[in-house]
Amino acid sequence: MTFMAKQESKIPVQIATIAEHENISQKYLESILLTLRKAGFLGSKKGKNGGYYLFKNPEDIRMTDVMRVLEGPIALVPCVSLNFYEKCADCPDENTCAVHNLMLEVRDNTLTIFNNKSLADIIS
Amino acid sequence: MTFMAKQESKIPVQIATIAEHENISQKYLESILLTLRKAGFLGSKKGKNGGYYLFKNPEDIRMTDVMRVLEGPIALVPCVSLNFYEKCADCPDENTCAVHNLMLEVRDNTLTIFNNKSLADIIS
DNA sequence: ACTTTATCCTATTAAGCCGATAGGCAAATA
DNA sequence: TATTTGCCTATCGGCTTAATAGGATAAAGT
Repeated sequence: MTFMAKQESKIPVQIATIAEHENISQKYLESILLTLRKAGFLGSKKGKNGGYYLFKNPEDIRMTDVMRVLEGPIALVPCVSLNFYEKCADCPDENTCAVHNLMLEVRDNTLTIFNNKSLADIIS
Repeated sequence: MTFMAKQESKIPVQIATIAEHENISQKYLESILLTLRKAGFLGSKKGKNGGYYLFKNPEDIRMTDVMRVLEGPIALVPCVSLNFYEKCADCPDENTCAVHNLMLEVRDNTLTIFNNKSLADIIS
């Protein structure tokens, strides 16, 4: 995504081009780009001169959203995750769990950082 | 560790006791306690009336250190980890990597939180 | 000394996750 | 209609880690 954000124009960039510049296997990159497209970050064009392009401006893409799609939960443990919440198997009460609040604090802090960074921010 | 920190006296607590209170398999708990002892957090006593006890006062146990031992790296990616550093396979230069700095910021922030919390803090 | 109680230790299993790959399909362009 | 390029599903292999098993070792009490 940083590669596409650095492009001047919005014409599609081919998988092969990105793969070469970023030192990634073309096939693996393909699966990543597919994920990003299904998540709504990228548009694609098939056939000759096809490729991928950013849907929104880099300034409007929050790193929080990118992280969730590519890296999964931002929380360190599922029981404090907003989007991937899972109750701890044998925890009787989250409110009295000593670790829970600590993890909440870390999550909120990380979230603040990611929310305040756009794709445009990190490539500059 | 929170269980032991809550004890009034420093007499050893048996694995079976903790396992029961915390809803963990005794055998699995055993392996965790062993890890904590080898890491220098816990002392142990064998034989009748044996068990585990905290080496230091809960106020003197930083969560950073506990986390590293139990959860591994605090950094979200190895290339910004202080204690478990690993260079990204195909990254030509960390200084120009857009993600690197962002991850550094998150790591420092998380680290600050963990450094400022002791075991005593989180059980209160 | 012996028995009981408890930790110590190594090895192993089982499951889930994820990077990575393979191979064919579908659509757009010229 | 041939070529180019993304679309899609399935799968493999390695790694990690929760969890278990079984016996060795040491301390305490009698």
